Amino acid sequence: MSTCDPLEGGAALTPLDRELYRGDTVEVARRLLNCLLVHETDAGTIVGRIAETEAYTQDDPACHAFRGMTRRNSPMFGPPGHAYVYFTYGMHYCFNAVTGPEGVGEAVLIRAVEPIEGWELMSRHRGLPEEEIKRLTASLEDPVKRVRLARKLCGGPGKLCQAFDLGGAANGTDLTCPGSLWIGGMPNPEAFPVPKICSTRRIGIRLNVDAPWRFTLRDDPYTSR
DNA sequence: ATCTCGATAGTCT
DNA sequence: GACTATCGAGATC
Repeated sequence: MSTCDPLEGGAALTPLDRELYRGDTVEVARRLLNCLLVHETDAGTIVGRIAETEAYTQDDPACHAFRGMTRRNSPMFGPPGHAYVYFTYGMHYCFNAVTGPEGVGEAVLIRAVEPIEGWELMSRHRGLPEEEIKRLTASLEDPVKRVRLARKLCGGPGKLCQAFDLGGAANGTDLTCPGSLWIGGMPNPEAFPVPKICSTRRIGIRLNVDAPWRFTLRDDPYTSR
């Protein structure tokens, strides 16, 4: 079990306010931990608790926006609170939340989530055989099996995009509007103890490798790598 | 558990 | 033409 059940109490979940995204990008990356990523699709709703983030600021050589605006990175320069979904390595998508004021090219990469709702749908999107899906989703009571499947489904930026069915079509989505793709805060943040936030070096980059702008929660197993 | 390696295509130089 | 904010399979320990 996670340290706190984000959906406990069934309180209405509402999107985070755009003003939150407008703030300091490193601060937003910390703030997005434990928030809920929601994708309402025709086939059903998918929800994940954000377990791992990375901050990319405009003055950072590892940031796509470091050399200015291009057609690809233009969403980063748009208003905060929108999605920046890009394609990389010829096969993967990565999902970011645009941060900072309009005109500043910054974003937070979502690297891993803990599946909360829509396990079956995620498994299907990830290409697991139907029989295996039945077997695995039937044994989620077992904490070990639960974590194992969680990391298989959403334990990495490319994996979670596939599980959530996020591709080019999701690029530019306003994350503050419920109905399709959005990020919700904890129904009642004050009711839960906030675990300690850990910061480490970011993963999979070559430039500015020493900046400690990858964030996780202490003792949270639902992370990548 | 930890590693190497290949696949694959959009973007920028 | 070179590079990538990656993943999974297969090898090896």
